[in-house]
Amino acid sequence: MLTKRQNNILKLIVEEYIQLAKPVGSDLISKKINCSPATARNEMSDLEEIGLLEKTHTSSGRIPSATGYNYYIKNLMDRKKMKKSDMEKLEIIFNNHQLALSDCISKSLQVVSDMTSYTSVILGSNSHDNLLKLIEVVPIGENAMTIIVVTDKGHVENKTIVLEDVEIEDVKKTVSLINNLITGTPIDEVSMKLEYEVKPIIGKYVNQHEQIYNAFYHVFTDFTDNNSVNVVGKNKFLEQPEFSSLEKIKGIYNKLDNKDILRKITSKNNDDSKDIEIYIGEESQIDEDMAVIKTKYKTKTDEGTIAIIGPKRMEYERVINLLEFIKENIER
Amino acid sequence: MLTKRQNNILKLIVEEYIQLAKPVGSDLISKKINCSPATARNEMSDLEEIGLLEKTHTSSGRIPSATGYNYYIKNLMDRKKMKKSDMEKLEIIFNNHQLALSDCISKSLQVVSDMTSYTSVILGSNSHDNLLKLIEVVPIGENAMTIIVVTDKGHVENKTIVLEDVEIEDVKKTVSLINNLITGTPIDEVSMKLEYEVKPIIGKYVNQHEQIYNAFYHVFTDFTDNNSVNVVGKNKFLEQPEFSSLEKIKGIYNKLDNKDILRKITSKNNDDSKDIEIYIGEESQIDEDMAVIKTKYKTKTDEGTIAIIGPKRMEYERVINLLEFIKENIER
DNA sequence: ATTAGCACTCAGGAAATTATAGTGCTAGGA
DNA sequence: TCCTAGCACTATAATTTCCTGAGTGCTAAT
Repeated sequence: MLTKRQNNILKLIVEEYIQLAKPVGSDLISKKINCSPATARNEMSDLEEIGLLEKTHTSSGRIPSATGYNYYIKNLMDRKKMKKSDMEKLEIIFNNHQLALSDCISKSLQVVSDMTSYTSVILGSNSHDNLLKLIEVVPIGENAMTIIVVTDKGHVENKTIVLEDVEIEDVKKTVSLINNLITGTPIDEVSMKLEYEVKPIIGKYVNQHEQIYNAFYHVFTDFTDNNSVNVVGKNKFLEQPEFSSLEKIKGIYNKLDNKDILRKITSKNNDDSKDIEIYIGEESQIDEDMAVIKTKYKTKTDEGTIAIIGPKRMEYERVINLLEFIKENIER
Repeated sequence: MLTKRQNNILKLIVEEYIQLAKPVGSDLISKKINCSPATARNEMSDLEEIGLLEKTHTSSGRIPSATGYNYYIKNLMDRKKMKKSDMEKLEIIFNNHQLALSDCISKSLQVVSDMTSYTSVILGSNSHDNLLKLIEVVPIGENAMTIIVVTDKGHVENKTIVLEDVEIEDVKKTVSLINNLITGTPIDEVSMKLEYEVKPIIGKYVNQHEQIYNAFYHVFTDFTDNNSVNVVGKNKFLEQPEFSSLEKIKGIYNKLDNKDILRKITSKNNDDSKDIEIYIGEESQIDEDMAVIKTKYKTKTDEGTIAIIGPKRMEYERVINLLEFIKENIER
């Protein structure tokens, strides 16, 4: 249990460091809190021992450790109202009723990225939660046709394929069979059902069923591992002073560019009970100097995750406010 | 007109520099060409005067200038056959007949990016070349519906909208009116036609036509400025030694991340007569140290541009071979 | 418990040093 | 006239040295 003064000092250090990105020394503390530098040093040294603070080198000031940030967020951060300007910018988007939901989400996170200089990620609902609603085929030119797949959440995937020597009528027959037989199946199970429930039947009714079946099969396998990941402001982090080494930059870009990794990072849900989840440092799975704040949203028609990725030294209060605000507005 | 020896020296310098990224000095040349270092120096100094070579500082070796690269490509580069390994890797993709064309393209450029460490860009056909083929509406849940737009090239765009207090029947009527009235219109003209040819008519037949009209109008305006730009291997350039300054990196990322800029860069077609176009240095419009090699492809059903973006010091021969190979294979 | 005082540490920047990989130019030789 | 040996010169890049400033930890006194 920390003393009142220790709490004050920790809070001070976190907030100071978030703003200026420079280790905080005893002098500054002695001025802000009413005490001598020596006392401040003693307290800091204690806080370091508990693991809430760190030094960058033996004679440097202190910076918060990952645990320090977590403690701060849980116990010290005051949840003021949102900045007016933040709120106003987002409200413009949400008040525009002509925007589709997905546009609202991406536009609002675009705005957040611009305001904060952090990166945003939008992760669509995963393929298990999407049920096949409808497929459709549109002939394009000679032997080509576009296959369109729609899920109950309104996600659409399409693929143009070329089938030589196949009657379009046969394809249409296949489509209507699929629509009749397996509508409502979770997308990630469709290829299985296709094999066991559809293949035997089209074998009877459709000519060239081998070719046609294969084409559809491929469309669905592609769709499965393709749930949408949308990254906004991918290079915002370059603005932050802590990312000046080329090695670090490479590492981070590689993670942010890899949809699989990003999906893993944002989708893993350790604690379903919480609205907002925060992963700091190593826990972010990106870089020891980064942090991830994320939340799930759920509407009548869709669900997904939105996340903000920034330096460990993030404006937590602000970002949390922003995310909560967006979540609320989406869900309405 | 350059002498034989000058040509040899220029070629040597370009190829050496492409490989090692280090200015080439007279010693190396004197060894490879049969002459003394002093002669090499004289020749280099002449080549510099013509503008084919440059120095990085007063006492450095020489590097090719943008004009130097251009001269090299036009006159000196020998067009050997493709590297076997390059060809084999691509053939695996093109021989897989189950892949849709668009997948072939993106997969093959993915492979190229991986092999060469350059960035690839795929630019879809522009909205003027796409004609409206079909629109379709799929109801999703309560008041939501997904509108799907298909073009004659097989491009599909979709948007989920929410319309309160609107009968789905009215929406369907609107859809079939649009399909009857303006199918075949270039996508970038659809919103106009929508206004002048469709709006007056749905006004008569459809309830709540204001709302419905607005929704469709927005779908199409979004679609218009949305012709697909696909970037592969965006951070490959970090591998190159010439991009180690943070400022440069930021600048390049900003361009590569901005679809509008990228579209401008890759779509501008100075010279329609040529198959392959090359823009080096400033001309690349990205960075003075970068170059762009691009080509258009055209199939029965679709067309677009593929481009490779890399350092000025690119393996031109290899990349040209790769692009030509891909282009040919796409067009078949 | 707090604090003044002091010795100590380390990062970071400036200046000095050296090594090295090149150049340009001159003058002599084929 | 073309080539080349030789030499003085130059700029970078790497290494070292030195210095400063911002900070610490510890001890002893309040």
